Amino acid sequence: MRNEVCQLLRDALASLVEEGVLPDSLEVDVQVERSRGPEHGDFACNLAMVLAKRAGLKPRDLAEQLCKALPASDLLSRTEVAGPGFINLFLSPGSYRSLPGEIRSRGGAYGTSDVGAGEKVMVEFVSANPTGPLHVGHGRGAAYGDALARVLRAAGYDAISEYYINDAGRQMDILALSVWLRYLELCGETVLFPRAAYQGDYIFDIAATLHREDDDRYRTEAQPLFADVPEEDDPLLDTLISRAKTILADDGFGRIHGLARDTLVEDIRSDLERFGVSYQTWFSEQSLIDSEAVSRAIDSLKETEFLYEREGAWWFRSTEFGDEKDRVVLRANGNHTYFATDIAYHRDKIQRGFSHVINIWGADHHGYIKRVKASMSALGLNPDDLSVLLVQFAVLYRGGAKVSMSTRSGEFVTLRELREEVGRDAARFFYALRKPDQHMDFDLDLAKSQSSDNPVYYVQYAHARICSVFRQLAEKGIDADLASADHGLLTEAREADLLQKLSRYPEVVESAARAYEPHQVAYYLRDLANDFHTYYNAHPFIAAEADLRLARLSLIDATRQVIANALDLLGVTAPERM
RNA sequence: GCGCCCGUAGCUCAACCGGAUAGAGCAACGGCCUUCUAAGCCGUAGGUUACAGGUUCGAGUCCUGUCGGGCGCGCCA
Repeated sequence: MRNEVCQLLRDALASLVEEGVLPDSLEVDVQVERSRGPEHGDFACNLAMVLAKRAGLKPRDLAEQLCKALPASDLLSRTEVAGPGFINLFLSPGSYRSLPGEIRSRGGAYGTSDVGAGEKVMVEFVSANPTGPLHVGHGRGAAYGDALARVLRAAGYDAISEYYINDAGRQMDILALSVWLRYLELCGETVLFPRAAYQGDYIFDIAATLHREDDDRYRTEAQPLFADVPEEDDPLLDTLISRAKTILADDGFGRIHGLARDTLVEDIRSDLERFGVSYQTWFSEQSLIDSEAVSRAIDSLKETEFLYEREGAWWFRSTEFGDEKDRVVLRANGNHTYFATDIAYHRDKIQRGFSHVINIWGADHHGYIKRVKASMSALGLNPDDLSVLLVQFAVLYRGGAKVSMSTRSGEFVTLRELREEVGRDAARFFYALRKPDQHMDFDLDLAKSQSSDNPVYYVQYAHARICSVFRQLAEKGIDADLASADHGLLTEAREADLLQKLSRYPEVVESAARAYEPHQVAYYLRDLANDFHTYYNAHPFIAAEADLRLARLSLIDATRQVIANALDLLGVTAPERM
């Protein structure tokens, strides 16, 4: 609807140019927005104010001319110039007459568009180390990333979701070591389990699996293993890891490493699945090393002037691109850094043909944005093809008190616990209700309250109520051929409000996609549900006279469809009864 | 110290690439169920958009500074 109005104004603009009123070199983005209140019409346009100076005309005069130049259309009933030079446009009364029918015929596709023109984009999110269960911090990134990917698809982008598995490096070695030590305990060895190793119960589970499947194959005597080990956490772990690799050889260590990795990745995958989040691709960091993509990327950088050797290490000259300092890519000990795989990873993403790549990172990673973009520039890629969107931390509140969390102490609320405590729909809707760059307070008591206080039920209830009306209808044996409804009978103010709201839905999806802001959909849903509940309380559907009943049923059926479509974009279910 | 994000009603948050009178929910107060689900509806009250300047027809939104909060500043991942 907005696009059609916008086109009328573009036509008006063009004809003024033709008449010589305006110069023809004007580059201008015609903006039409929904008016705030009905006194300002249905749409408002600020074009005259934007162009006034360049046109050498007073804004109001230019607005008058634009109005006169509007092509004839039965879409508009009238226009007016208001305030400093706004053009207010009033739709003709019947302009929404065909809307419920259109929504019904398009069904789940209503609201989708092709503004994305099939552009290939990737949304990468969560990407937590597979060293333990996901916690609520990951939940926010998961809810945001998944909703964003869905919104982008709805807006016509070819968007895929990807999880980057950080399955290389020291943390994974520590994980494998932790499993092996627990396994040795199961074999009957007396183990001095390091406090800096992974303490979680899931380590026991993996160790038990290993013992069940492979018996004592990886058993060794604990005594020599722990002989003369350092006391400090990090040297202790490194010593044990190195001894483990020697004792177990590549095969054995690789078996344990792989088992731990696969178990945890599968755990994360099913956890996210139950959160309504699924990925097209799971991309392994280790695969970048195995395929030599990492060494190739480093070689490419060596061919530029942006890589240099100092003190035995290879540094990337990221200061050339505005970073605070240069960054190590290859360490003196020959190992590459996490940054090195990141360079290869982002190059790989672009090489896979994505015209735009979106990373959703926790806010604590913001310091890495510059260096990753710098590496893209150095490799001849366009850093603007990458958007890094930061998700701020959520602070949990329970019983009015902050829930303290720290990964180090293992004291954190897992995503699974959150889902079990508040439910998937409530958790996802709560996350969706906040824009990501905003600090967030997550009130667990509110999220799990089965009451009117809880916004997710408010919206779902609207959907269930409509379904209930149609169940009543069937029970009463009333036939309702919605396709033959005459929507001209919908003359009540609340019906006009509802129709207008339904017509806005495609604009909301488009706007949410452009701005990477799925929360716009959540706020829209609340507005739409409010309009419906108000309507429900004010006017009877079934009890109305037959023709009017048909029109009203058609309207609420369309409402039901739009609620379902919008909830789906947020990964929230639309229940038929509550 | 330097860098990034943020500061809007008592609380939690919106405000469409700068637009007209800054909006919701919760909490508070007052109404609405013999009728399609009261997990609902209607109304009242609540603001110097942290503060001070600047840019312009117009600033919560852009720029500068101050104050306050979060995060980051490893040859960690």
